[in-house]
Amino acid sequence: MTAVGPRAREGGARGPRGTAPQGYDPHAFEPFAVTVDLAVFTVREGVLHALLIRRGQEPYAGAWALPGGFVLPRESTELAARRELAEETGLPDDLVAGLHLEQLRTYSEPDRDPRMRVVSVAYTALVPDLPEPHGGGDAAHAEWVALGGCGQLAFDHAEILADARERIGAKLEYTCLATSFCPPEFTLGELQQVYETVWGTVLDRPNFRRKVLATPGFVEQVAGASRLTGGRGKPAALHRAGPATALHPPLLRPEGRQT
Amino acid sequence: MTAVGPRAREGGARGPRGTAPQGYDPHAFEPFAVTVDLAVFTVREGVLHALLIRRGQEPYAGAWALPGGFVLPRESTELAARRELAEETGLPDDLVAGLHLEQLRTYSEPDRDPRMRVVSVAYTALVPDLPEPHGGGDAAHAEWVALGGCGQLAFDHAEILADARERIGAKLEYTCLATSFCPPEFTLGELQQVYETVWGTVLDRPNFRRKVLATPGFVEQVAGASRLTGGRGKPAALHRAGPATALHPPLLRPEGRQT
DNA sequence: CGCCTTTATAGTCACAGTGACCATTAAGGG
DNA sequence: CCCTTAATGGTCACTGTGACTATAAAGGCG
Repeated sequence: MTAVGPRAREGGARGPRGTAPQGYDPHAFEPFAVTVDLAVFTVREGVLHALLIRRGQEPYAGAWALPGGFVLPRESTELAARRELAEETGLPDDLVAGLHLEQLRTYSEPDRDPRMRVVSVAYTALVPDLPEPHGGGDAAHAEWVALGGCGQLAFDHAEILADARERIGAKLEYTCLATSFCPPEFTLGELQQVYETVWGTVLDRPNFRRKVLATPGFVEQVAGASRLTGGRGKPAALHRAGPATALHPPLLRPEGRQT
Repeated sequence: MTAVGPRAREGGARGPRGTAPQGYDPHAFEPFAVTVDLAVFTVREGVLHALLIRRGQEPYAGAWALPGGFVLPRESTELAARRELAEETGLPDDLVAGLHLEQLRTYSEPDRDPRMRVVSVAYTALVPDLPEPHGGGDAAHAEWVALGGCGQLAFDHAEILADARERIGAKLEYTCLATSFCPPEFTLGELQQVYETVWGTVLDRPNFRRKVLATPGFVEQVAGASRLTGGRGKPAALHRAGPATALHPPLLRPEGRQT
């Protein structure tokens, strides 16, 4: 048994799982604020963009920040993330409602917010390229910002964004998540560009095709439909996302290929 | 813009990132308790065990629960996890200090603790098979419990434990983490048993050998050392963990092999 | 002692998946 | 009509892996 913080359970803030039989006072200990932060990505013209909000006040006034906010007393963090996304960004309601939100991780460094103790649960989401987000409301000052072109981010949001990007890249390897970046109907070339953009690599087109089509349930061809890509060339067949969610075997990044 | 909770930022609890210029009162909103929970695993006699604590009081008195506790005002969650692990379990100090703690995810359902709002950040760790943990202190009533043999767990800890196990299984596929389950020097047979136990499958021994030895930096042979396994048979060469952390290409579970 | 069992270690072989290519098809533009 | 462009279709060699066989080195036992 170590002596690290041996009295932690014996102060005024007797915890829910403490060993003492008496009750406890929820207001007796210093409060933690619990927030959510959202790293929402899209692929736009071959560049990965994140949905960011320009801060209007100190600290970090003028800097970009991730959308997010406080978790309400009766909300789960995922619900809070969805609510904040709808409130703070102009993303269409139906898109927000059906969005796949993935919990990234929780950031809890004591001084990550200079004003008070804030523990933040970060979520990641992928959306197809859309018209500008700030559709309606007053608070909708969110914009798509190209990664790398966003200067210094507020708080530890640069770290969150970097972690989110890494996670996305890894997820593309072994899940069908890439289709989330695409509109309902897309060409295989567009799907390939998602991979190339997120990974920052170039893929061989025939091999990519072969791999995607060989994975059952990844994409389904839309019968008879085709579309010209870039104005010239043979029209590409249109596909939609299939029912599969996992990729077996995985589609590994070229970098991950060292032997 | 949706109407979901549009007044969330305009109540008495003005948040750190709210748009209004005035300050805010940290005590004005209902407090959240932030805790950590630990899912610590070991492999013992071919069975996966978790380090659990028998609850002495309501709710869930008498049930097993994950070790864990409150995050202190100036602690990160990872530090809190390490401190709680040292306090609540009898694990040796040096082991706790050097342990690789991985953040699993955060559990935030409003009613996951019937007494108050508790948001809990779960961590996972792997340790080699050790003598019984409750070495010293008073609060050290932790025990290794075989998975499946622990009845109903307190709170949502069964869900956390299941998530942790799934994460561990996935991590074995593409990281060198399995050596964390082994003592400093181990045989390849012991390493293989780690995989078999966590995955619940049987692996072909020569193929497993080939794969592990072909991955540079996964294990290093201890020159000249060998040990008998189980009393009979040819003594096995001893190995120790190498400097590598990732497995390229991954060592996939037999189930993940569908094509 | 020789022979069994047991466990580790070495090697073989066929096949699936993939990277690197090359070829063909179908569109628009001069 | 021929160029370019992009999608699509196919080949080929190599790597990694699953299944399997063979050998080596220990203890147990008659």
